Amino acid sequence: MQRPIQIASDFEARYPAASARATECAMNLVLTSELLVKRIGALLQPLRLSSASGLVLSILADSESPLPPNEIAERLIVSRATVTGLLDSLERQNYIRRLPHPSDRRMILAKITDSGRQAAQAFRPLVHARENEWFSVLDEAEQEQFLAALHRLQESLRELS
Amino acid sequence: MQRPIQIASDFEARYPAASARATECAMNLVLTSELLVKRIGALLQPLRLSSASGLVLSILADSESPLPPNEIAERLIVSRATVTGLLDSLERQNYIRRLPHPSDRRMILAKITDSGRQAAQAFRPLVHARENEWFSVLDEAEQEQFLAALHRLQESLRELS
DNA sequence: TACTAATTATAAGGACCCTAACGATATTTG
DNA sequence: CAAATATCGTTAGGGTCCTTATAATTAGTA
Repeated sequence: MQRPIQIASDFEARYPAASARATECAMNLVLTSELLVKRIGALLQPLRLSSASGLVLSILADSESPLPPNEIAERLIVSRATVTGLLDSLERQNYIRRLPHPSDRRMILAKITDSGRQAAQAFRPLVHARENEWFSVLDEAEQEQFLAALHRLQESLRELS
Repeated sequence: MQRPIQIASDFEARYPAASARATECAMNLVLTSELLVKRIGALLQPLRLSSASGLVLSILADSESPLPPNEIAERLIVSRATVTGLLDSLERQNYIRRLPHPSDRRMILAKITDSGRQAAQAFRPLVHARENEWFSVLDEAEQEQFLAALHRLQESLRELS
């Protein structure tokens, strides 16, 4: 099928400022994430939702009030233009509606519909149960360490180049 | 800017088969990977390469012989159709050429050009040095643990649903 | 008040990635 | 040997995501 990514043995000789271990971490991090996203996408496929629009729907389902695209973009770390497209597809499926913002006429608010809430209630228990299964190969302490490592990497990656 | 992802406190009450920690791991894994991919993409931008086509070029630069799209798709875990598109754009930039396979006329071989090898030599030291910097927030032992966790997750994610 | 700057959502165009299907070629099977 | 099956790269169509540009509205300032 596919083995974990390995780095060539002469790697550090060729790239003196590099670390084979760091590069191996980077490639396997991305690889693992892609596997996970594909798995979640497969769970959402019966509902005609992508992993991105499923996440938007989850965010709206968890929010007590409708949210502006602005804020959704910030949470997903994608551009506002991307959120426009995601809301378009969710609106086409009647999972959300766009409402005018009461005080700022530049803005709209995305509000989940009953049908959207129903869809979220259909897939979220499945998805979260699977996540639990997948990560159960790590015990609690290992999960905490893994999470701590991810947090530190995020900080490191957010520092100005 | 953006904080690490947190899970609502009533999460496990709402989803009995779920684990807040596992879901938090999953979301932060994907988030961290996306940050990393964007960082690498920014490094490749001056060369008009995306992170995906940069990876294809690296694979071809490391291979002693030209490779069939088939095999590139397997290493990248993307479809063959995707590789066709990546090779198209690399060929447009004269970074690779398509050669007929000597024995199997269904296949082609992607061969890196001198110009492609030059491009790879331009960006790889930069990219790998940065990877080293980013991951230096973890010490050697932590990197090994992180890598081991990723390997186990990959296995777990590859098991049939 | 008028001007400028900032922020909003959206549109347009491009890259990546998928599935499904197609034609060509190889391989296996009867 | 002939026919069915499998595999190759590619194409077509759709979704996601990006950057850049645009129109509308708001906020800040002289």
